[in-house]
Amino acid sequence: MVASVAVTRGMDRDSQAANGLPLAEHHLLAVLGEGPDTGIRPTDLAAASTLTKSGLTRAVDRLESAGLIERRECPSDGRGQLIALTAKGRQVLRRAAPEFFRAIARHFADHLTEPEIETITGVFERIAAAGRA
Amino acid sequence: MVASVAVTRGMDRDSQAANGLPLAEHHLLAVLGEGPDTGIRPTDLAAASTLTKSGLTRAVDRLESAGLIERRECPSDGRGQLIALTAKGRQVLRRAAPEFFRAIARHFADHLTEPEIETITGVFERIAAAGRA
DNA sequence: ACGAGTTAATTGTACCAGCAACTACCAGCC
DNA sequence: GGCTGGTAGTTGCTGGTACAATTAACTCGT
Repeated sequence: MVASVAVTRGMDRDSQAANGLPLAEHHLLAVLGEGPDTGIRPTDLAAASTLTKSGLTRAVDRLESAGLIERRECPSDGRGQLIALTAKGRQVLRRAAPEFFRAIARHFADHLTEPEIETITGVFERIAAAGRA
Repeated sequence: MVASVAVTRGMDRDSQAANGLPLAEHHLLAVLGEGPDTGIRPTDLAAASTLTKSGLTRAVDRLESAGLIERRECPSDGRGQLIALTAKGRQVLRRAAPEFFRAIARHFADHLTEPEIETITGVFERIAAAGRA
């Protein structure tokens, strides 16, 4: 718990310093950047992030006001929507990426050996998957 | 990030269900339980927990109102104080401990093999120490 | 084709956390 | 001894998050 908070807080500071975005919101952009260009459903985005659905709604509100993402209608489900990066959002993400990876290194990866990283990656994926179930 | 949030949220739910205390507050009791009976300085307690100094002040307020801990004057520093468990706090902690360990197993340890646990314990300790520096 | 039950997303509310500013106290130096 | 710089803990304030209840739309059985 202490370690995870230390990493999260350090990353959050760096993220804010780099592009003014809290870590959670930067992470949303990153997830969107890896997804299809058509966008991602809010529920899926919440599951891939650290937010609940309600938290996601507010975060999307903020990012939309900032012009970094947009809500599109979902063609296959009238209730739903698709969240997608705008051109500006894509640009912000690309610009911030190098510093973001450096921050990961500084706060986390640099403390680990190569085999430790492999072990931990597997463990974290298993736990995240279990949390989703 | 996703994995750590999953574990933390799961543990928090279980902690609240078990003794009505949020995970962060239960954790404070646990840290106090492992420390000397004379108590721990707030600054040290904050460093050993997931809270900042200001967050710790409020958490201590709540736990003190609940009668689980008490603030004592610090003999060696007139500004400072010593936070210590009350008898009631010790009792609550002892009663909740078994379920707390089961929760750790359920949400975290059961997903890992024995060597993975050893690796991760070392890594987390290193990172927590780096965060303290 | 219609209704019951389910799921997607939002909103009202309450709470918790952090930052920055503040007060009180300590320590070291002249 | 008194002054200067630093440390311990608290408080005003703001913002973010979750929970629970709500609205709208989908799905399946008949």
